[in-house]
Amino acid sequence: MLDVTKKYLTPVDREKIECRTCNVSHICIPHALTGSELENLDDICKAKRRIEPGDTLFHESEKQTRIHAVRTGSFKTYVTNSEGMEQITGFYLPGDIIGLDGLGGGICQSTAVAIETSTACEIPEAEFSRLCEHNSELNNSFMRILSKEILREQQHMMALGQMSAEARVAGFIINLSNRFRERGFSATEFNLNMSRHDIANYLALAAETLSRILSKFQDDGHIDVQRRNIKVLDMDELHCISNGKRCSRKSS
Amino acid sequence: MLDVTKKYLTPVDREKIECRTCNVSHICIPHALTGSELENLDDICKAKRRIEPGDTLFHESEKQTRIHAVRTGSFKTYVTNSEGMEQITGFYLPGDIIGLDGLGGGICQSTAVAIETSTACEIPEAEFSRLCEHNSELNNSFMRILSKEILREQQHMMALGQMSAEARVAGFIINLSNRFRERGFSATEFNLNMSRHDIANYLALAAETLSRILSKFQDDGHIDVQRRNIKVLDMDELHCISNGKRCSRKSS
DNA sequence: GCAGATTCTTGACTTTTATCAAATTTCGCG
DNA sequence: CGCGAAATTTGATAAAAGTCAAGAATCTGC
Repeated sequence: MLDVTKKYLTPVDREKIECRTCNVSHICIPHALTGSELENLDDICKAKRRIEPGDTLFHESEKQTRIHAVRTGSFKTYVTNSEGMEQITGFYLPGDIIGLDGLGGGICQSTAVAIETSTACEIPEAEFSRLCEHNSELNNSFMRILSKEILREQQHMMALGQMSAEARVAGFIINLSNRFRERGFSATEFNLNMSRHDIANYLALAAETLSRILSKFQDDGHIDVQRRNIKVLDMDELHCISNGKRCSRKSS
Repeated sequence: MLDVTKKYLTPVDREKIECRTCNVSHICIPHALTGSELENLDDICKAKRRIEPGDTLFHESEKQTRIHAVRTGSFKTYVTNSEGMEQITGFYLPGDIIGLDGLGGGICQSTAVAIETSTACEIPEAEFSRLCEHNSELNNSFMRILSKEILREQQHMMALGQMSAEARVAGFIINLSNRFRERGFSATEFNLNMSRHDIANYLALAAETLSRILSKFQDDGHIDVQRRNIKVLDMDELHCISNGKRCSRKSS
């Protein structure tokens, strides 16, 4: 068992969480790497920090010199406007990369906060860049990660701009389900580790509206949600709702 | 004068639009380059196409092997969902880079359409990558472009998720104003080359709502809008509205 | 320069979702 | 285990923005 009182993991702990033995490496940066290249990445992957719920991994306006990869747990990122309003821009699971808005010497405009006790790998951007120069496969793979992040945000704009509240919630559940499956977890039963308030903010809904919609989905038999545990009972129906249709009209 | 009947520019036309002599190069990829490096970029910058209003620069689901830079004119990009609904994800002015969601061998999920008669520079990604390997300054600068695109999308999520219709419209005008200024044009009088429908879609509003808000801004004396020409009369007030305040309460 | 098509604006009304308020459940911690 | 705080749910009402419909302005091609 890891000692949860230590802020930084000891070498012994560190041993356990090398990319080589990481069970989300197929999703993360190293998925294009083999053998010695993987060791090179492990070498520059410096502090692998433990972060408690509510603590920030990095904060807005910090100059970012590192790329962060979620190792365990989960994070949310948000941006704030001049009025202090927050918009959550994403939830990040193991294997996801955070902080891509501060690359190339820019100032990161977003803040990343741990949702649960989590660990993150920190990769210095400069050293990573050098590694990329000598490995076009790695470079390509990183470009893919970047472009996927842009794509993800575009899809979310579509959700916020064109989809109804119900469709957004259904889409959110489907998205999480898919991401848990990719990571080897159940696609039909999982935990919404984030608060209702955070989910609502991410989906640009009032928390009350989200709550009502989850209750409705439960009443209609599409899901079974107990606090933060959710069971998907009818994935097809969720897809229909997410697409703006109402396939089997169980309720008015 | 350019011959507008030709789809592809002739070598003579091409001469005129090298990065070296391009008046938006300070915003675009070459801003980190000098002398011979600029020539290298010009060498790989292949087809510099002329595109008529409504024509696509690239289409969703195409495998992207090129990076596109707006040279003249303007473009919109949009994504579609399974129901065929469209969400415009951005408007791109000269010097802006389009198609970053298809990097690293991915399939581009967005479509780019010319808003007016435009020209675009096409840079093969593979060759550009090689150039980056030998020029970390260029690589860094490209990373900055990518991270700025992610940032831009995050800001737009904030707008869609947290800001009122009026605040979004005010923010949109301010954003365009800033971008025109960066390009050496007037920040207070410019053309909204895109249709009201497109602006409304981008801002996730009904076209009628946008129209009403523009009329209100005009009645309140913040702007003077005649069809697609807009004059900003009170930029401070627009900033206030965009920030969700109402500084000088000219109307109810 | 005019007819038809398109785009934009305005008005009346509706719908969706937010807000406010209160009740209920759950959680953290002694 | 039980108390207080926090999170969530539910209900009633309000506000913001959407929809439908019609009219005005502008563009396009002949």
